[in-house]
This record gives sequence, C-alpha cells and structure tokens, in this order.
Amino acid sequence: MKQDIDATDSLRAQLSNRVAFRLYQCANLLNKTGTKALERYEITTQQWAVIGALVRPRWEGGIAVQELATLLMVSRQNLTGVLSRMEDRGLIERARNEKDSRSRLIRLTSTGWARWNEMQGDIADYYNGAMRDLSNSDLIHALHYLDKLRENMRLVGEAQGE
Amino acid sequence: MKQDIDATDSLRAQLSNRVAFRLYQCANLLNKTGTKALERYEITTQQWAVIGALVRPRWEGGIAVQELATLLMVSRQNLTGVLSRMEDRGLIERARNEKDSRSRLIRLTSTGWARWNEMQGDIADYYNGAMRDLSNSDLIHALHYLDKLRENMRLVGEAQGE
DNA sequence: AAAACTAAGACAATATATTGACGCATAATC
DNA sequence: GATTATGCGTCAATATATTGTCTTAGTTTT
Repeated sequence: MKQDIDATDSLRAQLSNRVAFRLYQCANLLNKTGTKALERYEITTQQWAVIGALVRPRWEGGIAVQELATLLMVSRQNLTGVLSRMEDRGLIERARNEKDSRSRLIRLTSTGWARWNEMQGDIADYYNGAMRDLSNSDLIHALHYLDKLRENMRLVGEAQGE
Repeated sequence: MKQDIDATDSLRAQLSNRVAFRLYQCANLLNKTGTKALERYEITTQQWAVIGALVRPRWEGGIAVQELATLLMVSRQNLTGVLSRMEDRGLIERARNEKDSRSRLIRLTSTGWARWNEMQGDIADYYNGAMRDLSNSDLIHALHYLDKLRENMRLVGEAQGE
C-alpha cells in the first residue's frame, strides 16, 4: 500500500527535520548564552571548550593541535586562530613535542589553570540553569542520543571528505 | 554526610559537562556536514534553516525579521546579513508589511521554492545518514530532551539579557 | 501635533567557522 | 642521501556570530 509507505516516510522526514532544527537552535543558544555566562572572564564558548579539554588528566601533558581539532570537531586553521588569541592572553602555551618536534603540544599555563578555577562557580550556575529540569537519568539518556548523532554525523563527514 | 553530597554533586557536574560538550561537538558537526551536504546548491546550514522556516505553511505569507531571528535563535544584525546574501541570489524577498510598514515580511521567491524542491533528495539523504541508527521512537525522545535544553537555555538567555 | 517607541537596515569591531594554497621544518621511507 | 609525507603556521576569501551605535521611517502614546 503506497499510501502507508508515504505516510511513514513523511513522519520520518518530519521527525528528522525537527531534531535537526532543534539541534540548530540549541547550538545557537549554547554559543550565545555560554559566552555571556563567562563574559566576565572574557572567555567565549570555543575557548571554554579548549580549556575544558586541556584540564582533562589525559591531556594535562599537552595535546597536539590536530588532535585537539579532531576532538573539538573544528578545522585546524580555525583552531589556530583561537589558540593564538588564547596564547596572547597567556591562557595556553605551545610547547615543543620532544617525541616529534614538528608537533606542538598545547598546554594550559598556570594563568589558564587559575582562570579555570575562577570560572567554576559560574560554570556550575550555568549548568544548573541549562539543565534545570533534567534528572541525572535524563542527562544520561540525552547523552546517549547526542552520542549517536555525533557518531553518525562524523561518519557522514568522513564520507563527504572523499 | 558531606562525602555523599560531594560525590553526588561531582556526578551531576560531570554529566552536565558531558552533555554540554556533546552539544558543542554536534553543533560544529552539523554546521560542517550540513553545509557540505548542500554544497552543490551553495546553501549553508544557516540559509537552510531560513528556507526551512519560510516553507512552513504558517509563514508562507511572510515572517517579520525580528520574528525570524527569534525563531532561529540568532541576533537581528546577524540575520540581516544572511538575508541580504540570500536576497542578492534571488532566494528570498523583503516585502512591505501592509499592517505595519516599518516591518518587512521575508518570503521565499519562486526561485527559492525551486531551490528548496531541488534540494529535497540531498536533504533526505543527509537525514538518513545523520539519524541512521535511530528509530522514530528514539527521535521523539531525542526531540524531547533537545526541547527541554532549548527552553532552559532560552530562559537563561532571558535572565542574562537583564 | 509632539514625544516616545519600534522595526529594520547599515556600519564597525571582534571572534568564530569553512576551504584552499603555500611554506617551513622535521620525520619517515626508499 | 634523496624523496615523500606530516604537523603546524600563515594568508586569503567567504560566511557566520556577537555587541553596540546610528539612522530612517513608520507607529503609538500622550
């Protein structure tokens, strides 16, 4: 029955469209409200993401530029600009990699660490606001769906890259 | 017991952080892969979002700039630039609002409609890739969480605006 | 009618974001 | 040792994104 198939396809298309549009709206809001929440520290959402990666125990010794770009899902050229701005302001440093001196290891400076610690209160407040009515269980479920979307889009991106 | 409270707070903070970071990654990927998927039509993710709003029956008669900016969750100044680029390429038009001639009604042109129809195949392919392993039920759940996050961040943004 | 408000465009400054191309230093391989 | 590949920085062009300020032209209120 063709009508049933069309109706099913149509529902699927509508759902997909709504999910994509919500994601788009959330992305815009995250950038806007996140940057505003840390306005006092003159840290943008992107810089926040960079610092958030660098404080992880795994990367405390430094992370290569290409690796960081892959983690954040942005281009190397874009990240270079963000890093330069952060380096100018003393938040990060580009250290030589002993194992491969072509590579630079991006690391938080002590100033960067201090800034990170200062921001914790406002970050906690922001999260409390943004995830106000979601239980831990809700967050775990949301995380699961976002993980799937991320992995799928990553694969789409890889396929496009050829 | 203070230790229990700390452990609970720590879990919550970790979950919040992971959700926010996934959202950030998904946002970057959506922009990158979405724009690439519609590369042939020279339509960016933002322009896609604009057209996607304008084709809705509700807005077929046109939508005011401020209203569109609120819907897309971007600033008016930013949207003006996007709209100008789209107007230059004949995709949209700015019509005078009869009820209030200060306001302009943004509408798709016939060229814009034609472009929209051309893109449908690639949009469907993109959605099939990005939401590959998610059932309709999954999409409905994901939508629910994204709705909550959007509404919460919108409220955070309103509070920040004062 | 005059004053206050509002919608939109325009412009500036800044920070992201993409791609593509080039150069330089180093690493790996033949 | 010569070639090839890699990691990063840089430059250019373009499209987003923010805020703030100014102007113009209407609308609303007083």
